[in-house]
Amino acid sequence: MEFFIDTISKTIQLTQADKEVFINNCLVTKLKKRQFFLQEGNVCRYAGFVSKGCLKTYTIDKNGDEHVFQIALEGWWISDMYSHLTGEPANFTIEALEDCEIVVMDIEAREKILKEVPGYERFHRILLENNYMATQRRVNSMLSSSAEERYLAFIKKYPQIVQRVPQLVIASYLGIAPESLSRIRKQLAK
Amino acid sequence: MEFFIDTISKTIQLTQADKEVFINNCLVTKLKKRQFFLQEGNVCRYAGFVSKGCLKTYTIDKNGDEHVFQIALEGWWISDMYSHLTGEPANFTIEALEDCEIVVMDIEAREKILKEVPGYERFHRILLENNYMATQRRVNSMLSSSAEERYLAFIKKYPQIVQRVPQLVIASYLGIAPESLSRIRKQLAK
DNA sequence: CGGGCCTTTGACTGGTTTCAACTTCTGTGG
DNA sequence: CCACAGAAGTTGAAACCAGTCAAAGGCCCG
Repeated sequence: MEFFIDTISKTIQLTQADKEVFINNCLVTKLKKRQFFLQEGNVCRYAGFVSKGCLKTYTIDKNGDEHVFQIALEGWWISDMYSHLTGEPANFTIEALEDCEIVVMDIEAREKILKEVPGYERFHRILLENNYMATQRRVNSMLSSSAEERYLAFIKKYPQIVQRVPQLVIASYLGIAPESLSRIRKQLAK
Repeated sequence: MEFFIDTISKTIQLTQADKEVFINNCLVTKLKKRQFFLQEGNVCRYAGFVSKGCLKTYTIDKNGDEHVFQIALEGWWISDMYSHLTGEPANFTIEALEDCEIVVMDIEAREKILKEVPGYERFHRILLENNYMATQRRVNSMLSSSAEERYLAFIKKYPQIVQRVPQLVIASYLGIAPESLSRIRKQLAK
């Protein structure tokens, strides 16, 4: 919880009273490896802040194959935004890759926080902007770079992830078959 | 300008006074086909609302090839968000595909509007959320669908664009070589 | 030690790209 | 109104990048 509040106060100023608003409205939940934060088809009632551990957000296509949309380490936020905003069933599944601690916030909690912590609206907007721009960059790299180039850019941008997460998850995130990623790495080793 | 204000008032309520705030702070510019709204390397000082015409937003890679990030018809917004927010040079180029009319808003204008029109912050957030979710879906379709499936989804979602925009622009948007798209269409015609 | 999951490797396949030539379409100026 | 240039679309052949399938080996954890 301290890490959660510290992270927010890196972007906006928080008084002691503000901090208590968070503490009174957010819960900490724990997930074991392979447990789900959200499953496709359920409504995403919570937005979560990863305070410990690591998760993947993915969809499952008609062939039953997984496609990783996000890999979230400490400090990242997780949710199915569409489902969370509309109340419709989620398309994403969010699953723990390690044992995790997640700070969760339901919709009422967020409304309360928005009302009681003046700067939070701004925090929220900045977070959204940053996520959007990162996703723009990702589309761009998928349009303009080869599998190898995307992998190189990935390990440069997220070296911590490479250490912790199975290759097949990274391969899926990059839109590459795991066997292909293995070959790319072999090639690069030279 | 009416179309601009009408569009905004579909999402948030606007009083007559609100409308005048927009009129007093936004300008209308015209672009002829092939002219630029923004060029890579310049700072994106304006956000634009397309009130007439059609534009493409793209990057140019190290081989000089174009990669279309967005195709914007009437009612869409255009800008290089990163450049606009940070003041850094833009990565995107935005070019008119037809003669256009664009309602432009610089940063001071937006600040003023945010201050004077209470609901605008909300409008802005909703716009951002929708764009972000659309981009999420696009990443997903690139991860999970073949070229043909992506094209089919595209014509279903944006039939108006298919009518108006050269195939090679659509091909680039989908991450397909123009020759391949031509063959896919031939195949589908049967 | 056994089992599950992950990674690697090989052989084969296939969807897309690339390159080049040709056709069609469109807009402009003589 | 026709001619022409430039842009866009089509088609074929060859090359290739990456995916698929299958099998084997490595590694961690219970």
